[in-house]
Amino acid sequence: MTKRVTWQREAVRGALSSSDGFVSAQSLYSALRESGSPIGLATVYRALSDLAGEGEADSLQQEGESLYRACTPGSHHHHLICRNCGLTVEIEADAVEAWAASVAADHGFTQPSHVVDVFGLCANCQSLS
Amino acid sequence: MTKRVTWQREAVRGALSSSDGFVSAQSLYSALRESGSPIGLATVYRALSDLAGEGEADSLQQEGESLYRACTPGSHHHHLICRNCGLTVEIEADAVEAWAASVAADHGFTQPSHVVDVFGLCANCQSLS
DNA sequence: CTGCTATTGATAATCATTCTCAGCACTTTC
DNA sequence: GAAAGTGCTGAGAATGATTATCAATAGCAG
Ligand SMILES: [Zn+2]
Ligand SMILES: [Zn+2]
Ligand SMILES: [Zn+2]
Ligand SMILES: [Zn+2]
Repeated sequence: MTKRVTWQREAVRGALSSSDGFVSAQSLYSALRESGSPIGLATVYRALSDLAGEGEADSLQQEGESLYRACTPGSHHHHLICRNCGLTVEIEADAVEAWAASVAADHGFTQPSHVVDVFGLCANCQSLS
Repeated sequence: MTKRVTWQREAVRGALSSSDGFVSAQSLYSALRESGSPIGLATVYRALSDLAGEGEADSLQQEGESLYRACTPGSHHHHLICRNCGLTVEIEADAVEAWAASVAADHGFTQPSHVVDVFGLCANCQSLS
């Protein structure tokens, strides 16, 4: 059951880190391939899923596909995402955390979790329109 | 370009309304079929997409599929959803609306929108465990 | 009723994601 | 170092949801 360190996983981790915003498994795969890496698609999916499971990456679903991003490990936070270029800013929101927890409790729900994402057009993308 | 009223669309609207929580297009199709309706799958998808576009239904993505729910028309609100049975409660959150708008503005993002959903286990599902 | 055209639905086509499984690559054991 | 054990990889098949096709059907205006 020992976990092994392979260049494939490191390649995915590296490619993820070098991106400003959220990326899809497919586009990450294409990018790696175009940069000369012979990595396989299934491996990219596995690596991303592992990273997300270990808390080294955050993910969100958009238009039927999962997007991933290398995020500050171990910290719960949310994202402000540019709808156009994907540029992402991590945001803290203690008030929202508390609100989510209390709303669940008020209605008798336990084991609360939440999805909170803010989208918009970043300054750069606005100037291009 | 006139919109026509067909029994198919009404059937989908009705089936949606009779559900407590969010449902997938596939399960709605199955339910309709089992209740004797000869409706087609593509039509269910089209009807749901139309309802969502007209603001008569809300939708959210979960585990790679779109879920729909008949919601209070014209009102912006969020949802508290039971992870187990899908039971859904509509919730207002003016504070969160304001927070989302200001967070976007603070970082120079325009045309803000947001996704805010709270999940948990409803009282009924807790007692079954 | 008649004609126009939006709508329908069986089926094929897409697309992202997962599965299969044989071959490969580290590790550990002699 | 060679052999054995086992996690990892990847090409391609399989899956599952959603969308596109397109000929037949059925609202609806006149
Ligand atoms: Zn941008
Ligand atoms: Zn949070
Ligand atoms: Zn429940
Ligand atoms: Zn809101």
